[in-house]
Amino acid sequence: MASVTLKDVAKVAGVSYATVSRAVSGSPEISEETRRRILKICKEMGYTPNSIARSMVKRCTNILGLIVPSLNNPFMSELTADLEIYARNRGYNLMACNSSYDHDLELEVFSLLIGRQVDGVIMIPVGHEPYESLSALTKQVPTVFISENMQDYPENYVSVDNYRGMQIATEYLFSLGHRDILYFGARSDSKTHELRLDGYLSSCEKLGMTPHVLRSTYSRSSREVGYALAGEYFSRPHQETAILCSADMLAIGVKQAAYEAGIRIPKDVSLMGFDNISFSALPEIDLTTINQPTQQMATSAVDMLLDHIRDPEAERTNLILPPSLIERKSCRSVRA
Amino acid sequence: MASVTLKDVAKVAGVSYATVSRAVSGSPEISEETRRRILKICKEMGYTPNSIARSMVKRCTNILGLIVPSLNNPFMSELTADLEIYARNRGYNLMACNSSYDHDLELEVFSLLIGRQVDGVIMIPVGHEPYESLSALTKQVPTVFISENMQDYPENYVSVDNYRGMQIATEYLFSLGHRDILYFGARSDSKTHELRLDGYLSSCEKLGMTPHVLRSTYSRSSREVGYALAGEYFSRPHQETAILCSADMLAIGVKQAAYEAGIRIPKDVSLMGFDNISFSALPEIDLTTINQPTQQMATSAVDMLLDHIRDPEAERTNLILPPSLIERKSCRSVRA
DNA sequence: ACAAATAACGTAAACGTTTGCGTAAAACAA
DNA sequence: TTGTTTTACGCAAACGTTTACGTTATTTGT
Repeated sequence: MASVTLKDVAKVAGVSYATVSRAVSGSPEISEETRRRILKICKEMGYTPNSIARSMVKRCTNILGLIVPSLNNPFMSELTADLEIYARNRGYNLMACNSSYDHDLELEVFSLLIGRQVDGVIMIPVGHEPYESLSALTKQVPTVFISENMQDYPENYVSVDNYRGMQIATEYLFSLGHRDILYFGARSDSKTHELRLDGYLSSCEKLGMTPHVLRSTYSRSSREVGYALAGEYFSRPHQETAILCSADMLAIGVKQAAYEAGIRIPKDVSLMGFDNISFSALPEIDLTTINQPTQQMATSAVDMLLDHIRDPEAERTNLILPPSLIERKSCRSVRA
Repeated sequence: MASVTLKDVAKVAGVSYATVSRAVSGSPEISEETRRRILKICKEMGYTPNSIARSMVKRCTNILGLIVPSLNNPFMSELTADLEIYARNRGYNLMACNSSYDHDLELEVFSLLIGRQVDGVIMIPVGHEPYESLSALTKQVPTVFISENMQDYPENYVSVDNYRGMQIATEYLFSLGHRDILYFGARSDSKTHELRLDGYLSSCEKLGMTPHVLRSTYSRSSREVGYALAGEYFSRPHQETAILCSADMLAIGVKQAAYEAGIRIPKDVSLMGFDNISFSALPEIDLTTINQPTQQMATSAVDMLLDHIRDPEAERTNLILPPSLIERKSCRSVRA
């Protein structure tokens, strides 16, 4: 596994290894003739530049760290895929780490990535705890959040407009004739979910509806959480005609619980999600939801991060992308 | 962003930087007293070891490369998550790259990872092309495949027993009374899918059934592919009572097409998948399938790779894990 | 034709670690 | 005591690049 280095090539080519370096790195300080000759020798000898050594002297690794709560959630795995592909096209590799929805682990892998000398980190934060320890980390490396959780941080972030998204959802259900809408959400320690809830509440007020809110004690928006909480809900008396979930995965869990409780969707109750994961489009799920423009979020996050890396003094910019309604078959009109 | 180095710490502590190195790296050649003193100073100064520099001299990066066709497939994203978490617990970070089901890209990112000086790579190959260019790469870095595609390669691999898995599936459908089973699979240039098909064929022969095979021209086992191919199938006359798919995602696409064609599952036709992705457990999907022990595959792949890294001369070992039947509601008994 | 500018390449330092070797002091054995 | 081993540390080379600077040969300007 011993690899061939610049020196080996230089010896064969009969030049100094600085010249070889210039040949492979595309420096102008070299004649086209020798460049071609050296490049040919490189091919023959199977030379691959050692990016570790390069990182050493250039003081940048062209590696981006990614901290993501989970890859089991399709929203996040699709986002991760988009991030990786786009970053690679821009010359950066991604070092992805699962935080497993764990706050301490989140911080731990962050400093691990710093030790790895990543040029920047993209973080999808678990929630919003007192983050004094996080800001100590973000000070050490350019960071962008994909989330609205971090509004009180000086770092850039990109996100869908959660507040507006839930307004759109609420207004849509209202337009279908629903007047008793249950908001079904994850724990509120996250700004993201706070904004979604506020969007719902504001629309309720504007439209003259009484809000009904049911929230999980978990911050995790998983199918299991939705299933458990909805099972409890369905077992007790309830009069809401629609359930608005703060995440598609929650809605899918709700649907499962509804199914087992003999409640039909959308016949007995309408159901909405938020995220628009690909599975929501399945005819068996067919979930009306609010779309997050994941691809644009991914490219923008990378762009913003790279800008920040190139110019650390530049002002921070935030990007709030517009959500959109994806109308499917999980909601029915209850007009008289 | 200028970080504090060994020298900075050494200057403050009044020792040589070799001593500081020994303190932080846990060398025995140092007294407990000075170690504690230096470590305290490290904390105070916020010193983080530069792993790039360490990699430089130790000639290993503690980074593993991962090449995966797609993260949109839950089977692969769950596998990726398991790989990352387990690798990190063993002291390695993962650099994951999407090959996007593209053969050339697969090779391209492989050499990119080699340039990154990864200590090893885990690859979920797209298929099985004439891989003379791949073996040139695997010679340069320890590799393990998660797939049965690479049996003629000298590298280790870990996989579920695809052949046996499809036998189990076929026997199960037979036991329910099915005698006309359609095998619905991805393109055959992949050894994995060849083995699955062979498992089906062998069981057909053993049980005295005539095999019916329908194969996609795509190697990608996506919902879209299953949907398209099944749409075509349902639009023509057909008499099979069960459809056995080579992947859950295909089966989900088939289910969608069946739904739109007005064909009920399992009333009109039974449906089976292969993989046991988490979504198959949803009551709306409820797909009977063959389980792949992903977690064990992940840990074994990492273990095998690390063994290979520590002892490059060791003999290669392959690990074929047993599949198991997950019985759900997508198949019905057609006994008389 | 001669000075000045430029092009092409070599020299060597630097990036932040680890580690083999050397050495002085401390500990131990006799 | 003296000799030997051990402990704890410093010195300096090495890992494979990049790049500022120096130098020579060539080109350009007048």
